[in-house]
Amino acid sequence: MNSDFTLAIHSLTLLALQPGRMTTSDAIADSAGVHPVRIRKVLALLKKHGFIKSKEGTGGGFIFALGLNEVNLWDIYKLTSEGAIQPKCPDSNEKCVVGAHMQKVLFAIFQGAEEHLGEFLKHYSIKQLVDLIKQEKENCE
Amino acid sequence: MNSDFTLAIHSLTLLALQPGRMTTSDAIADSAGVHPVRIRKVLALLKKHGFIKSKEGTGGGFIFALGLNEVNLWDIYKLTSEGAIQPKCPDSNEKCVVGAHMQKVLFAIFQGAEEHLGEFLKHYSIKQLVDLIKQEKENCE
DNA sequence: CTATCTATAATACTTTATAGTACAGTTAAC
DNA sequence: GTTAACTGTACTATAAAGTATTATAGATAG
Repeated sequence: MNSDFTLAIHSLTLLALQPGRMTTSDAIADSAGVHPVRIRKVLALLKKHGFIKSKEGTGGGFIFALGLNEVNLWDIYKLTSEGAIQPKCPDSNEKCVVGAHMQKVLFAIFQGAEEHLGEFLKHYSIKQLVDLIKQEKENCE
Repeated sequence: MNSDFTLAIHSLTLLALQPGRMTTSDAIADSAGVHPVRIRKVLALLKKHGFIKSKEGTGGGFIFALGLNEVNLWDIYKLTSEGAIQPKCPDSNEKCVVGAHMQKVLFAIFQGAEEHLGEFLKHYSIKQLVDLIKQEKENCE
């Protein structure tokens, strides 16, 4: 899966740890190890869907718009990566029974698979991620 | 997901429809719409893991080595695409709490997610794919 | 009115996926 | 035993996708 998902989760988790105050795209980019412009694209997407708010100008930045329990991994997956588990299908030979129908059959199966995946990802909220990160940190000390 | 999965499934389904006789890589490549060399790489993988057998020389080709119910989508996913649903993680900043631990946390979650996906994919055998293809064909007539 | 931010378009670069070429090895049939 | 039809695989070339970078415009606080 592409890294936009990771960057979105990373951003949200970071914002979750800075409640009530603005965090700049530069700070997030630095933490995530990518270019600020890249993270802003991801942040723009999160903003567009109401997960975060932003403010321009001095003292501006990004901040969580919802409760930490109101956002889960499935929400973000849908936003950044929907369809990502669909196996790529080269344009196959329409004259062949298999070639003509394989794409449609696999597509239907993997739509089901993605929904199934969704049920799993829904169990992880940003709140839980924050807890897991903290737990992981403790294990390292 | 990469198209090796699709090519492998495509190949197996085609072989399933040619029981008891050899099918050449050229025929499979033609049906799948890719270069014969490419399909041979996929077929080599399937052979290595005992799903198909091959024979060189005139009249040679590939043939199913197992029962059609003994192979399912999860088997092939593991072979061609294991880890594919793991979101890519850029090397993040180790000095930041989030950066330092996000990768490990997400990796663990998506390992669980992939197992969960496996439970779903296990329900589809090559036999069932053949049936679905036939059904799809009938719907088009 | 300047420094600090977001927003976004456009371009360059890097990595990955795929196609294609070339050639060696195997086998059946003539 | 030579030829045509195959598999097997290393290597190179091309296309596509992902990512970084530059440039520039607009907003806001002090």
